Amino acid sequence: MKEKNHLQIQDFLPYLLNRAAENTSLDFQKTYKDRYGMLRTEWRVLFHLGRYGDLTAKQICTMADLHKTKVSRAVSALERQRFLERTRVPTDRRNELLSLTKQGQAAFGHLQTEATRYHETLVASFTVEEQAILQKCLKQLANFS
Amino acid sequence: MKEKNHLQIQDFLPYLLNRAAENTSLDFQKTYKDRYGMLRTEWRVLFHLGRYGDLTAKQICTMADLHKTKVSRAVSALERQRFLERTRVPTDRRNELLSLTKQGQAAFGHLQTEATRYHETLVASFTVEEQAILQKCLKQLANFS
DNA sequence: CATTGATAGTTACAAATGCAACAAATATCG
DNA sequence: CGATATTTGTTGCATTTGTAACTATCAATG
Repeated sequence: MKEKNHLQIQDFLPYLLNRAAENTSLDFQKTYKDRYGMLRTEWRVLFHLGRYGDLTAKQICTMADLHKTKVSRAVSALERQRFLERTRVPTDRRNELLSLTKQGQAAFGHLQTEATRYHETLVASFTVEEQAILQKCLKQLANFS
Repeated sequence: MKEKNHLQIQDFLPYLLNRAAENTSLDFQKTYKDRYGMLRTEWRVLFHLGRYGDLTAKQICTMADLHKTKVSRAVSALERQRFLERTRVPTDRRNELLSLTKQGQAAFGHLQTEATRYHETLVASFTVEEQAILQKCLKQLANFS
């Protein structure tokens, strides 16, 4: 005679996360799509290179949690648009080191500013403590399982 | 001579949300994909019908924040697999009311239980207060802009 | 009621993605 | 060394998605 205490499904975390992710990502996309013709994955690769310096595709896969196919295609697109260049690593010629061009660095600089601004509007109504908890929880969920 | 105080890009909210959403969704997908052959959108449509009773496609679009083509295709797939049925509304024959079949209700019942269990494992390491703040923030971000 | 406009839902085509197979370089181990 | 296995990255094909155009029904206006 036990009533199961079910989660209200509209509170289901993966569902909420998806909605929040899609909503904010589509919104921010306006910032880079029209001006730089980038896709979401490309912007993600770009900002890893801007933030962490030269990396191999494999390193980006690991850090950004992206499949190597996605990274491969994003790198090709960014290269075609002259946002980055590749150089083979002589000591292990399977790797190629990816570096932003001047143009790529300029785009990164601009988008970093815009991202900062956008992030701040997103969290504007949250307290500092709430922001910290949100960050903590999301980072844990991003690495869960 | 002003140093801009840039956000650390790995803290950028849309990025964190995407990673957390993808990670948890792919994880939970194991629960419905193999057993019921559903895709993510189909599961989402199913649980809206299970939770809120009969709805039109349009209502699901609004409530779940899904594009009508996605809903249309998910409904077709769910119908093909006999999880739901459609009936034209006589007073306005543009609408069709979607209702779960017995089989659809059974799947919903099962998946609701699994979702509850999975949700609990996700938040197991968070305090009750943290859970509440996370919910509040995510709901706001899901409706932002 | 006839024209025009709006709404619910579908479909066709292009773009993006996931998966598996692949090539090339290196590592391992007899 | 030489055979086999592993790693890095790309490509082909099937699936999924997004966009826009479409059909069918209903509403509004003259």
